Amino acid sequence: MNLKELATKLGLSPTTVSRALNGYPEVNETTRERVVAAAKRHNYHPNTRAIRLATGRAMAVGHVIPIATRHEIVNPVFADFIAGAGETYSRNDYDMVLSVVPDEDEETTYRGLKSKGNVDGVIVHAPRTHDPRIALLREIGLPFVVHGRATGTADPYCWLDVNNRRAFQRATEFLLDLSHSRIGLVNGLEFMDFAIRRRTGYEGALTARGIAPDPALMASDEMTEIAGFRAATRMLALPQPPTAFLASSMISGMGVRRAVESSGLVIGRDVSVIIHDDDLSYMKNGEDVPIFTATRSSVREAGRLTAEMLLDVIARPDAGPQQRLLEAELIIGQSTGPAPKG
Amino acid sequence: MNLKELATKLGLSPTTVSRALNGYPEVNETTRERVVAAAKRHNYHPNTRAIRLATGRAMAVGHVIPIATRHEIVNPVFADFIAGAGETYSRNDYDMVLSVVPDEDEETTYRGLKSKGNVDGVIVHAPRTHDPRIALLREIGLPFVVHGRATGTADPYCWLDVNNRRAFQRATEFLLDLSHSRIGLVNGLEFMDFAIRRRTGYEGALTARGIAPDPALMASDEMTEIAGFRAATRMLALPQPPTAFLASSMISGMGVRRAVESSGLVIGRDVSVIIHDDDLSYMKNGEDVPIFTATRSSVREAGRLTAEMLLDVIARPDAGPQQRLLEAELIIGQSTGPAPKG
DNA sequence: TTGGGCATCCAAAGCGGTTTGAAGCGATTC
DNA sequence: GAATCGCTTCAAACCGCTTTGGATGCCCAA
Repeated sequence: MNLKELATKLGLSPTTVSRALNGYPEVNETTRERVVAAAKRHNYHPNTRAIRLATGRAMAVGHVIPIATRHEIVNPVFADFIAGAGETYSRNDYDMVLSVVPDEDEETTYRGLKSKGNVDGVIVHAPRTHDPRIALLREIGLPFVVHGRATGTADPYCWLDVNNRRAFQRATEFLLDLSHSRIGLVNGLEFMDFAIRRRTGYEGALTARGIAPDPALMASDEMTEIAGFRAATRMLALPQPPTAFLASSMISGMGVRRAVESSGLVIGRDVSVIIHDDDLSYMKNGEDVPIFTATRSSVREAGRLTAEMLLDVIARPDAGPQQRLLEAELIIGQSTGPAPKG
Repeated sequence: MNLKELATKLGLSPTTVSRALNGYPEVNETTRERVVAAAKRHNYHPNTRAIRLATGRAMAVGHVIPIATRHEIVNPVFADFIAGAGETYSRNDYDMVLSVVPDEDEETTYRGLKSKGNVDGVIVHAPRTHDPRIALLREIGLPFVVHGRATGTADPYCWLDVNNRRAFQRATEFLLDLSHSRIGLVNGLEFMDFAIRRRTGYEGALTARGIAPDPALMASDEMTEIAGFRAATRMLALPQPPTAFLASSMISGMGVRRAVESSGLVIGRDVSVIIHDDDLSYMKNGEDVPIFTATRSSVREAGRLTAEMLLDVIARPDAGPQQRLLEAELIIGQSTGPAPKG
């Protein structure tokens, strides 16, 4: 059942039927009702491919996911972000197309997406400092929103980010207030922009209290359980081990916890741990009661909002770049306590 | 730059240019070279939207992801599967479109995908027993492949699955051979088909050795760290606690490990643990040396193969339903050992 | 009576490709 | 010399929708 058939059945022209269904004013209200009823009765759904060609819009948004080296993107945080963005897209009748490509094909993919007209815009994931994708997308004229920020990019661009610096600064201050002075930072890989900002926040809080950041207490690695475990184990073996940790994710935090516990120490008493909690829907921090003290910011909500921003940019291309900074909450759990005496 | 412009520039008809670029035989080889060169020179890429309308094919595959109750789908296993499938799609110039929809809209989504012509086929994730999606997709005539199987479906359909029953049977036998007789099963939710098959394998191995499965040693819950922890903690508190565990995922296994360790027991000596390892790219089981003994089967590879099967089904709709059963490897790690005496 | 304005509706021209049916043309065959 | 054939190429239809630029009929003011 297509438009022409439906029009014939109604004794109307395709034009009128199309207009009736799309809510244009120049059609009699009685006629419109007749058309709408017939469309429902015959289960008519306009062909997306034809709409796309006729309107010149793809009604789709792209997410390009590089694999190989930066496989970090295949992680639960990403999945939750996608879920959030996807909710926004379905609500707006947009398709979400995912391109999984080898790192070296990334530029080609973006250019292809634009010139072949597969999508109306893209979301840029996991920005690094001086991320070349931003200039590229601007050059080829493909609307985009960055999830995160890319330090070192001159011109303004659209982004939505969590205030990672502030979050880690507050978390550090919270520990300092509990009299911890040796605080380990188990950070993500520091070519990622957010990881740098987190370290900045951490260092800023320390120096503001007159404590010089100790390189031995800072680790930067993938945000996996094993990496968290190793970093924490290493730090706990120091002559002056930390009494508290900042972990960059729930998973890292689980590694830290394992390290602490297998040193025979008790979390929240001997060693405090604060994690950054992306509020993943499949891996909640505690169920009713928070277990980890955490800086919390829902990555799923970030996905929803980033997608909304992109759709807005697509709809109003001349409105100028938008930016939005979300604040993380500090959730007090059971993994922190006053620094042990001595 | 579109086809007509390119044709004009070459002094040829659009027909010939189209054929030259698509490798049709009825075009002079010299002409073809000229066309191909010009296309590259002018950076011509045929408009996907036009191709789709003209050919009647969407050149896209759908993945429908229900949220809300069955949020289990937003998990790292899913992300890795998607990554694998995505590799196949990009290699074949297909788009992967993800639809994230509330559970109750799932049927509507499938029907819409079909009638609006957004995709040429779909992959069905996380099948349950008597999964209604299979009948639905057959009814509406949308090609599909199921990742997993749905017990209770009468007619044959396309699927690709891991031999979960056999995997858990072998793992159980391995523990039995190590003289364990009380083995805890920390299973996923048992409305999921694979979870049932795993329990069947586990129970089968036990009864084959004359051991009656003990309901107190079987748990079924979400495959999270906390659920694994709770299940294992509960079982370890039994009058006759298990000396070994089977965990249905790496994450559950981490919960089991935490439970074991916080009971003051040592993994691999006091308590053995075997996990099912989906070989996630972001969360490897050990780096060089396996840590957990595991039944391993790469879900990413499953994604690749399932996608290939679907593309084949789309290309040859009359070839009849395909099925493929992958075997899991048994990886011997450091988390298993002989049952303690006594 | 005339004509402007308004409310409705429609024919036809796109959108940018693919594909069908036919035509041009030199070479081969009878 | 005419008919046939294979190799190339092309004009035009088509995919299913949107959108432009009328047309039609009716009402009302002049």
